[in-house]
Amino acid sequence: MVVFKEQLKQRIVQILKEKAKQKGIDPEGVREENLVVENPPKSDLGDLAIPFFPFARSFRMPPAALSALVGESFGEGLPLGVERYNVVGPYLNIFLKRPFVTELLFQKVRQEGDRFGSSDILRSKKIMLEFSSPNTNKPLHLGHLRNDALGESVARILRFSGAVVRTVDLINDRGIHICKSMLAYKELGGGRTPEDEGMKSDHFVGKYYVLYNELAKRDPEAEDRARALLVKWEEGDPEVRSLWEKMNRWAVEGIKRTYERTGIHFDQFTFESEVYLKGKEEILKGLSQGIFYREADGSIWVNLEDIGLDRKVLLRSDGTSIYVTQDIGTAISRYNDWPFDTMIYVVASEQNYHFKVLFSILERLGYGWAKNLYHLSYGMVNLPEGKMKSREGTVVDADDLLDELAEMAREEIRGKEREEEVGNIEETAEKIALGALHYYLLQPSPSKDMVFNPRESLSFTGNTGPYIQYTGARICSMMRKLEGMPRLKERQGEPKHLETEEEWELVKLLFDFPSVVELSASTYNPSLVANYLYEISKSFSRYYHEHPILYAEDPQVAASRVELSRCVLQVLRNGMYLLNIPFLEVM
RNA sequence: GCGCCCAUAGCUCAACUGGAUAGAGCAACUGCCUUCUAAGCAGUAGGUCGGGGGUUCAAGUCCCUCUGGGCGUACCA
Repeated sequence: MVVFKEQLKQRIVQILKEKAKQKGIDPEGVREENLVVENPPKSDLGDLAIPFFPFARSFRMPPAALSALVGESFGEGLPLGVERYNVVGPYLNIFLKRPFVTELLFQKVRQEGDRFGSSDILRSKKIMLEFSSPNTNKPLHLGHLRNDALGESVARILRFSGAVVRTVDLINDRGIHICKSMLAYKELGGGRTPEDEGMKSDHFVGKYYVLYNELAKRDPEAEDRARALLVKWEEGDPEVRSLWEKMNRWAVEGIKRTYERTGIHFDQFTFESEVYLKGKEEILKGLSQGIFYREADGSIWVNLEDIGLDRKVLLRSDGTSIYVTQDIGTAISRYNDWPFDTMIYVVASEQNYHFKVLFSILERLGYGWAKNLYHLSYGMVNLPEGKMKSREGTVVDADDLLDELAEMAREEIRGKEREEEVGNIEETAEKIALGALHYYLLQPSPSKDMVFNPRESLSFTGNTGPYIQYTGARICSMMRKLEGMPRLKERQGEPKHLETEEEWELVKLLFDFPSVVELSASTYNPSLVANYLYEISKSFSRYYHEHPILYAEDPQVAASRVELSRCVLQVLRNGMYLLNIPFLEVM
């Protein structure tokens, strides 16, 4: 639709300027940015609409009179694709040439195929995207799943829009939390391995984290022993290091298996243990330049009160670095390693303040690229009873959740007696589970907190991932039937045979796909694509129900409807890929 | 205390970034499987967009204020 909107805008602006001149008003007062082209609330009003309120004042006339005035001249040279128009009150409503627009859509989709919806708005932009960033003391949970879903989807959307994207996972493999798991394992593990217990290795490590918390409850000195382990780790104690390496390997292996299962991909893994010392030097440099200051106890601080933030410690009095210090170091070495145009951190909203501080410090240190850092903040995933708390055991484990969903999907397939058609039930159920999960996580706006209700949230009906998958599967099923109808299959579809309102609604929607992707790329917001795919699916389902496609009486109509269905199929495929929702040929 | 964010149907979420009568799903009720997959379609019911004020031709959307919630404000990460 963008093409038509642009042409329409220009034409209207041109007319407005002419009219202004005639009325002795400064034509420069007609600003193009004041002109909006919108979609009318009801399609019988038109396909596009222009409200004239914004110009009423400078023309000193009521908006309805102005729209009428513009309407007088508009007919003298209709812009591309416009069939007719009418003036309704303050609005100029536009009706497009349906066959023309439809033909354009058919051509574009045929030509671009898997690339339909892509663009080059971010051509050659180097974008680094950090997400997931798990700790190695326990397996991934639902919060990570939202992070991963967002990160992966944003990466795909950015690439689809022409960017060169590097996804990075910064694995937090160092610190007191790991030492806690290590301590419990040392004292209670008896040298057992994940294989011994038949456990996924990250769950095995997580078990000892839970055991530590139980231990710490009855043994107040456990904390001290964990801290002692950290000191030994810092000193490089060989025994502690080898235990640390072993448990980290288990944790990371397990976490990577979950990534594989959920279709999450990283170009680069960074381990905090390898980079955590890097920030220190920068702080000392900043100190000598007078950007930071030293307290009497030797700790080093930055004062950000002038920009409405607080004072912040950067190096402890014992000289060790803290969280933000490490992030300063990693940001700098990342930029040196791969000079990006934009760096996006996908991190939960609880760290909004942290990133404000981080970015300000980097700016203060004189790094010009600091203004290209962006915190993609997303809301928390809460349970109906409140926040997930690992101590209270209310954390929803990622693997368990997926297992549960896959089991639900299997039951669904069995319940519908579709085992034979589906064939590989395991694989299909897994894909349905992923579709349900990713759609569920991506459909709400990223910035908003969301509530996860284990019983109700992940159904497979209504506004869900499986509904979208189902729409795709039904079209695929039609296409398979088409294979057995050679005479229909040979026939070319023609836009002029698509005469129903439902078809026109679909054409318009499909035509919007590229601009939806563009908007989601520029706002880092996959939910736009998710909600769009739902719209498409809903629209198609209604159409499919109302009108026979393969069995339309007139074979020319049938062929045209097949062509339209193919476009829907393509957009579903492309959009689902962007959301990391598996496409299913059959379900 | 201070800072940031949020509040839309019983529940979970939308609303083209200020535009025409605020939309979906779930839950409830009613229809539709001898034609392309009923994980579907159609319908009924459900709203003073948290309250109040303001800006504007126009406010769920912007500003102020109050109420209620979340997060942060650590020499934790």
